[in-house]
This record gives sequence, structure tokens and C-alpha cells, in this order.
Amino acid sequence: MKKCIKCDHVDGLKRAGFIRGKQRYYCRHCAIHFVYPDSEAKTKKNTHATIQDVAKYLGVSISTVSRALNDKTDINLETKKAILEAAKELDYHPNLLAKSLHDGKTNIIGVILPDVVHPFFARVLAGIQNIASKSQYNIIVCHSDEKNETEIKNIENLISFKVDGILMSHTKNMIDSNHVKNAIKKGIPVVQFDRVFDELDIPKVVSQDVKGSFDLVEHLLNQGCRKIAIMLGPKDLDISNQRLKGYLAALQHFGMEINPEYIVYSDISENDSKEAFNYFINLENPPDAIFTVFYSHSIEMMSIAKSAGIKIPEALAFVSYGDDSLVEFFEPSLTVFNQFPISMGETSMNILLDIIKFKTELSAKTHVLDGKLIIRNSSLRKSSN
Amino acid sequence: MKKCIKCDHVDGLKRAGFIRGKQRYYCRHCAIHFVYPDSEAKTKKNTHATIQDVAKYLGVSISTVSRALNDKTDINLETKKAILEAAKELDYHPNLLAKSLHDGKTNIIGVILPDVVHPFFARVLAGIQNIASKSQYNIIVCHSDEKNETEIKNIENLISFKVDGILMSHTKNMIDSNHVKNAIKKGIPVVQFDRVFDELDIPKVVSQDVKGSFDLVEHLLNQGCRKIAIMLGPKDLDISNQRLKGYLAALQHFGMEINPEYIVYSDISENDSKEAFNYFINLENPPDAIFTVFYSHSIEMMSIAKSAGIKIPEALAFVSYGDDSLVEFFEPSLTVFNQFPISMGETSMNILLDIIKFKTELSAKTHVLDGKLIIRNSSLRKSSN
DNA sequence: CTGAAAGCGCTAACAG
DNA sequence: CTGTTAGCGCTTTCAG
Repeated sequence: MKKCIKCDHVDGLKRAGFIRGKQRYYCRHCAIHFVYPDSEAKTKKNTHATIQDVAKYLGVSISTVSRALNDKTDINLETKKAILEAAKELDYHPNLLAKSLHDGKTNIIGVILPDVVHPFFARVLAGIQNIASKSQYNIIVCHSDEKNETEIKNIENLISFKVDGILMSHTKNMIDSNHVKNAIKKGIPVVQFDRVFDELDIPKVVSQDVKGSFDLVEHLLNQGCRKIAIMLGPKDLDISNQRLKGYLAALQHFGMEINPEYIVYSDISENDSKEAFNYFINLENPPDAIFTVFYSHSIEMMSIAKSAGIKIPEALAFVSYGDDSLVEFFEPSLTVFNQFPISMGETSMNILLDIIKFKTELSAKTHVLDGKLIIRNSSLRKSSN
Repeated sequence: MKKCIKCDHVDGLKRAGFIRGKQRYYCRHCAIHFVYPDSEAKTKKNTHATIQDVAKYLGVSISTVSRALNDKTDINLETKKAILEAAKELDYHPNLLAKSLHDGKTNIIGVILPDVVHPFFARVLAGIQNIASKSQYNIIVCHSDEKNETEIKNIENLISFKVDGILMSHTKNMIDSNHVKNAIKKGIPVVQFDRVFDELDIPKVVSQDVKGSFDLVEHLLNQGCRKIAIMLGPKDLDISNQRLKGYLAALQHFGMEINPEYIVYSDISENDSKEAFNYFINLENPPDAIFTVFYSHSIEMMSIAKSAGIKIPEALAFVSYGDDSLVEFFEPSLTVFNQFPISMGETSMNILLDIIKFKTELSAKTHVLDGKLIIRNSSLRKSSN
């Protein structure tokens, strides 16, 4: 309760406008006008001003300040104006931690990426950020760095941060999803993208992995290739199976035989492409086309092939999945199935926000994003198309 | 104060071990052993267990739980064990918001990047993450997307989050640093990297921009090039000046004349490289070497040059700054001055952590990271080197 | 229209 | 060794 600065009486006190932004009071007993003396608030350096500082500074209560700052209706316009000015004066910034603690939501989304450097994931992240910044959400980026233990720790961490939701793509050899179930049990909505766990009953956003492979293989067949080898990603990844499925489907659909020798997996390690290339080329019956799941593999293989004097695409064609705007500048330019990772990020984030906003039950729906076959010189043997 | 479950007496009560993980009590009045009935804690779904839940569950006080969880010494080992088990049982995760609110530090570092997709910044981010994950820090990534207003908002946002520090690289045309000063005034340590503001009195981490340009130009001169053009980044960027400085220094050092026509700036927009290339090539006295600050510009220009039948490097050599492992696979492979962005991220983060840890005054020291000239075919006219 | 007070989850100082 | 309590900054009843 406010007291008169002179007589300490608490009754005869009433507000009497503002003076230099500060609440002025009038005491009937003493018949004086006065303002409360400045608190130290304003001079405090190296520290964050709080709602309290603003309140003291003006001689009003913290709830009044809170109301002004949050644009509530039940507040005197003059008071509000003074508070807003004072807040600016003291360079007040709300403490989001306190706010979050109070209302049980943080406006933070946790994003777990296996590899920040990979252009694909970097683009997905950009897409996520696009939506986030529009919707006032913040992003905590966790880098699992393709390590299972790190991914598990990341989830624990995000749970501790009480994030409002999680967007994730798994490490290349994650085979267990208990850590994700943990988060879900706590009511944190999770959306998976690209590398997903089929067994989890949550939304998933993937690209047309079956169709992409199908289209690439179909294109190669159209170009006259008959011995098409494929270098997949890690065997544990669901996405590898999807892509293999498309490859097999296309071959079967066009009545081609399947040669198990032409199918290899990669663990995304240093010399993968070199080894795979040597393996392929030294087969008794070497392929006339190589389909790699990562475009960097194709690029590296093409480089080896060229220096070995192998004609591309005549003797050996190359196709891949692709995400980088520069792939068209390699020599020869690379045919890819483009997945539009930015829109994958945007879609995932939109779905997550929907769930948060409407408290939708997590529907396990899988969203398949359209991709596009982009034909370039690494596979173009006929001028027809 | 605990009461006997039967007689409500508060005196004759004492602990008597644990039973199925729960604190057991003995009441002298009633001569009975008992445990307090389960709170609802365990059955609560869709919610985060708190320290309170654990306390109730075991019938101990919250401070005891806190002590157990924080590995304090003054606690009975048996009690501690029971608490730890109960915490696991209830799937307790500490609430980092509450913790942060209490002790005034968040263990969050804010990172502001102008472009997440650019391989350079993606790598810097990876470097930052490397150190962060080792030091138990979390990263909030803000994407300014090359927009000044967004960068300013990002800072405000990070201030509100009470982050422990900020790592940032400015947008390409940021000319004012008041937003950064704001954060600094509040005692938030800020470290700038790559695109820095010289006027700010804080640590900066940059690559050898002067030396890089010098080395590239020197190399071109060694190769017999005499008319070296340069395509810089945005004019407002300090880094553009640094790189121009190196270019000019090399030319002067080797007694070459400087032709202002050979110096252009880029605003990193869609058709930049095409326009610049056409401009250069149509000069009365066109250059015999082009030095671009972004390797993507060189790649695109080389592509145009090749299709125009211009021989690289004989008629026109190319060099650039570079960050991507794939640049060696372009045809011809590109000579670059490599900046090692990952170590830039690591260094920046280490410096920031040092400041946080030792409350070092922000020394305005500029840390220049070593880069390395990597000579490839785009500029190699003589077999000598 | 404004103020007082409770509570979000946690830690630490202070008693016992 | 353990419990009580205050307080971090904020919002939100509930009273005036």
C-alpha cells in the first residue's frame, strides 16, 4: 500500500497525473503533490530491467505494468502510455523464461538434425526457419552428428527445455525409437522428416522416395541403359528401403532382370564412393548406369570415371537425388530427382504448428512431398528428351 | 510437517527405511510402520514430472530431492538412492526454464546467421555445435536471412531469452550496430565472426581476408596473368574492403597498375555473376583472370565462359574463396583460398565461452584464422607449380 | 481502473 | 542429514 511521502498516511492519497513520465500523487493530509523518488532501476547497468523496475520507477504496481505491456483493456490510457514510455526508457525486455515458466509453453521448437553441413538438411532448416520466424517461434537446433547417443541426449535436453514441439530426422543407423516415445509420452508433439521411423505413430514428412527412384530408373531405361547399379544409403534407414523399392519396382515394371550384384549400401564414410565405383567397374558384367542416392557420390564417381577415360553418359550414365543448385555446373551436369528440401522444412513446421495450435491428436499420417526429375547430361544419351 | 497417518501426531514420528522405494515411517504412539499413500504423480500422463512429484511420491521434502538430484554431499546415501530411483520411475526431467530463472543463466547461446543454406555458414554452425555439445550449451539459431530488420529482431529476441552469449555474422548490408550495442549494454557477451563491425569494441573472428586475396592475386601473377579483375561482395561489408585491400596490396607490391574497371561489387542477387561476367568480357581491354569472392560466382562464370568457347585457364583464369569439398570436382577444378569455416565456428564459440566462464572483459581483439591457398586447374597455366 | 497475492519449478540460505 | 522458506520474473485471479 502506498504511503504519503511526508505523513505516512495511507488514506488521503490519490493519483494526480504524471510528471516527467512518473506517477504523481496528492496527499489530502499534507496538501502536497509529490512523486516517489527514483529507484536505482535506471542507473543499474549490465543487468536486465524487469517489470518490477518499471513499476518502481513509476510508482505503480507490477500488475498494472504487466497489463500495459500486454495490451490489456482494463487500464487507463494515460497510465499505459507512461508505462510504455518508461519501459522504453529503461530498455525493458520481457523475460521469456519467466513467462514460459508461468504459462507452460515456451514458443520454442527443437530441431534435431543428423548433419547441419549437408546441403539437404541445411535447406530443410532454412525452410523451418521461414515458418518459425513468421509465427514467432524460436528454434533450438540440435546436431546429432549422426551419433545415436547424441540424438538420445538431444531429446532429453529438449524435454528439459519444455519445448513446445520437436522436428527431427534420425541418425543414419538409429534402430530404436524409445527416446522419441519418451518425448511423446510427455505430450510433446513430434514430427519426423526425411529419415523417419515407420513404427512411430506420429506425422511424417518424406519425399517421393519410391517414385523418385522409379522415375530415375525409368529415365535410364528410356536412355537405353540396361545394367543399372544402385548405391543406396545406410541399410538401417527406412529411406534406403523406400528408394530400393522404387528401383526394384521400375525394373520389374519394365520386365528387366534384377541383379543383386548391382545393389550396394553405403555408410556415408570417407571412401565410400571410390570403393563402390571400383567394385562396380570390376564386376564381370559391369553396369552401364550408376544411380547413387547422394549426389556427392555421383560427382566423385564421375570424376574417377572421367580420369579413367570412361565416356559419360555413353559408356556409363549417372543419376542421383539432388539438392544443390550447383549440380548443374558439374561436367557433365548431373541428372537428379530434386526433393525440394526447403519445402520439406516448411511443411514439417506447418504440420507441427497445427498440432500445437489445435491440439490435434497426433495423426500418424505420412505426407509425401512432390519431387521432380531434372534431366541433364550425365544420363542424356538420346537427344529426343 | 509430517503427521502420523493414523493418530495425526507429529512428534513420535521417525523414518524407518524405504519400502519399494518409498520412505517408510514409524509412529511411536500407534506403534505402526507405514508409508504415505501414492500421490497421483505417477499416473499423471501427458505432463512433466516435477521435483515436487518426486518429493510427494517418496514422502520427503523438495529440498531433499533437489539435493539428491544435484549430487550434493549432505544427504543420506540411502535417501539419495531412493530419490534417484523414484526420479527415473516417474521419468523426471529437470525444468531448465525454472533453473535458469533461478540462477540467472540459461546455458543457451544465440547464433545469428545471415544465410543457413550457404555452405560457409552451415559449416561455421557445425563448428559452433561441436564446441557447444562438449560444453553442455544449447544453441538457438536465428536466421536473419540477410534482412536488417530480422537481424535486429533476432537480437531483441535473444535478449528476451536471456541467452548467456551471442555469436553473430551480420547481414550483407547492415550499416548500423546499435542493436548489438544494446545487447552489450545489458551485459551479454557478443562475438562477431566473418562479417564484423570494426567499430564495435568486442572480439571478432575473421579469416585472413587480406592475405587470402593477396595470395590469390600473387598466384595469378605467377601464372602470367596481368589483367586481374575482381568481383567483391556487397560494398557495405567490412570483409569486402579487407579483400579488396589484399587485392590492391598484391598488385602494388608487384608493381602492377590498378585498373578501376576491373573492380566490381556484388549484392548477392540472382544474376550477379552473369552480369559481371558480361561486363568484364565486353570491356575494351578484358581481363585475363577473374577473382570472385564467392566460389559459386566463379563456377557460374566458368560455365558461361566454357560455352562461349573461352579457354580456361589459358585465356581466362579463375580463383575464389572456397568452402565446399565439391569444388575440386568442377571442370576445371577451382583454385581457392580455403577459410576452414568449421574452425571459425569452433574458435568463435571457444572465445565466447571463455568470456562467459572467466567474466573476462570483452577484449576487442580480432582473431585472424589461417587459411590456405589450394591451387587447382582453373588457374594453373604453368606446370611448374 | 489498480493493487495484493498466489503460483509456475527450482535452488540456496537458514533452521533444526 | 532434512525441512521450511524466500525469491527468480511474470501472469492472473480476486478484491477493492
